[in-house]
Amino acid sequence: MATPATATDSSPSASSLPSTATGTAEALCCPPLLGPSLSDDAADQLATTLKALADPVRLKLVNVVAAAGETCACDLPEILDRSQPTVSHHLSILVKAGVLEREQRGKWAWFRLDRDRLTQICAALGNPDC
Amino acid sequence: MATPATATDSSPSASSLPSTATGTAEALCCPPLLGPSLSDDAADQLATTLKALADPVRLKLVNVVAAAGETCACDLPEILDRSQPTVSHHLSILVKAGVLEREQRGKWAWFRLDRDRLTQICAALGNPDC
DNA sequence: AGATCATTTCGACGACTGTCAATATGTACG
DNA sequence: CGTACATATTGACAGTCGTCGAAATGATCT
Repeated sequence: MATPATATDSSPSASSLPSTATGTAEALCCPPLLGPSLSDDAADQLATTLKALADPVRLKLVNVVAAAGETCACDLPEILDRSQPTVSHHLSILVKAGVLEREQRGKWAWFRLDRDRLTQICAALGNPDC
Repeated sequence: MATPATATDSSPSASSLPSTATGTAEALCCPPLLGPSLSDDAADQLATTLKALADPVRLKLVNVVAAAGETCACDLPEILDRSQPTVSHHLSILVKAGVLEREQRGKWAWFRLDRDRLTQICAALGNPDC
């Protein structure tokens, strides 16, 4: 490892900044979060994706849709106890993030989970189970 | 807020809500997101945790700390191009979320990644790799 | 075309978030 | 104890977010 050196001396930075990147590292699995250097753009993108999930209503949305396999939007306001426009708003965020897929059937809109996308996000988090 | 889903008509709900348990379902692995029913509390908690990660500055923070093994707070304002109070604020959010661990060494504060916590979050996302 | 119903978009509002300068707290050393 | 420096907290401000009612759009059936 770098040099923790319990000793408290002069500037500790010396050993912390660059190193480790390559050397040590017990073979990180995936690319992003735990990878070497996350670019500003990559960070923005990952943050945007995570923001799409980081809301209780949207998490329940994903959960309900996943549990049912597919769900008609018409049932969601009651299930989530939110107004219909609010539900529509959350749905559009999840679709934009690629987590849900929308399909029009007659006058109803149905939603399915994109499991691959969830897997991607998992991997981006540096999935330690690879 | 009338009461939808009751039907005098050919409401599509009929087949959507309960299902999955029904047939296919290739044995979901982990508990939370893709599990049966996410409680309101569970959703709030997961959302809180994800919110902690859903910010570009904090993602870079995690990335930098992970890459270095451990990092002195004193280096971070420069690396992240943010003021010292701002960095301190983000650090405290990550520590509160359990993603980073703080250790005082002399006058410096050092931060390490809690990889187990990240793994937990991954699993909560319904990690399809289990 | 007109009627009806599902969904989206618009407008507004309160709550929360990221940011920094200024100040406070804490830690070590003389 | 007092000084010096690292980090945390406070206060303020602009921007974003979640929410809903109202209105617009889209779809189907007569």
